[in-house]
Amino acid sequence: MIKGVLELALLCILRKRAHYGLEILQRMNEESGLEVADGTIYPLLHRMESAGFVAADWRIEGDQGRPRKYYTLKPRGAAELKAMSDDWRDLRSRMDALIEKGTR
Amino acid sequence: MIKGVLELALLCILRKRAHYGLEILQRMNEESGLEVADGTIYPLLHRMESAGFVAADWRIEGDQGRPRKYYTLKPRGAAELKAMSDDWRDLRSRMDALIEKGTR
DNA sequence: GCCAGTCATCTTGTATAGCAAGATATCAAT
DNA sequence: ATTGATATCTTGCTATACAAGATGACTGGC
Repeated sequence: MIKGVLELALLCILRKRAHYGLEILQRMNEESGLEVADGTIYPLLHRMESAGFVAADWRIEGDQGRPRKYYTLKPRGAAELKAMSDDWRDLRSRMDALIEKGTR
Repeated sequence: MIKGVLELALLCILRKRAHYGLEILQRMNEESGLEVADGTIYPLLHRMESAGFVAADWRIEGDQGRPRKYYTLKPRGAAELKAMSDDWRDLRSRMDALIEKGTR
């Protein structure tokens, strides 16, 4: 609980372009405020790869001579992104109702 | 991650009046759509009690001759509710931004 | 060239949460 | 008396998040 927020954030980040591990970590911490550790992100990436949601390939990008492992969104990942977005919206409206409204 | 949604839902439910375990379970499933099992709710209640957020007392309420364990919100629980509500709103806006907006 | 520092990834161990399943107990109804 | 519904609790399993440490590769200063 709530299982899936990290996964959802990852899929969102990969939607526009490929990212490598530490880059994903930085964006999660800066944008989503999730305060993820690298000991969390790499196992997550491996799980998402095993599940067939993302694909990984080593690249040497731009000015960097150092190879980095880039992750891209696969079709199954895009479908999962849609499903998880819907789940998120559902949870969001329900939790908002619980928080904002006076409950029984 | 995201730890705290169940806790938040519980504190919200207890805000207006005392509830007993199964009642909390039913309201979570109906209203929050969280699909919680009773093997989840009782340990949760015990944790929240140990943490000093809620108090428990056995009561025979209304028409029922069967005693039920009622949980009430303690001051520390109310403070926690406020803190978790703020956290929730923060996470919500950040995740919405990630989902809705085109990200880098 | 060598060394230190940084970047980047991976692994191990620990703690905890959620859940299914089963145990227990009480009351109501037949 | 037996069944079924209500209500709580416990055990065992699995998965996840994290801290911490290990590893390797490149860069920059000397």
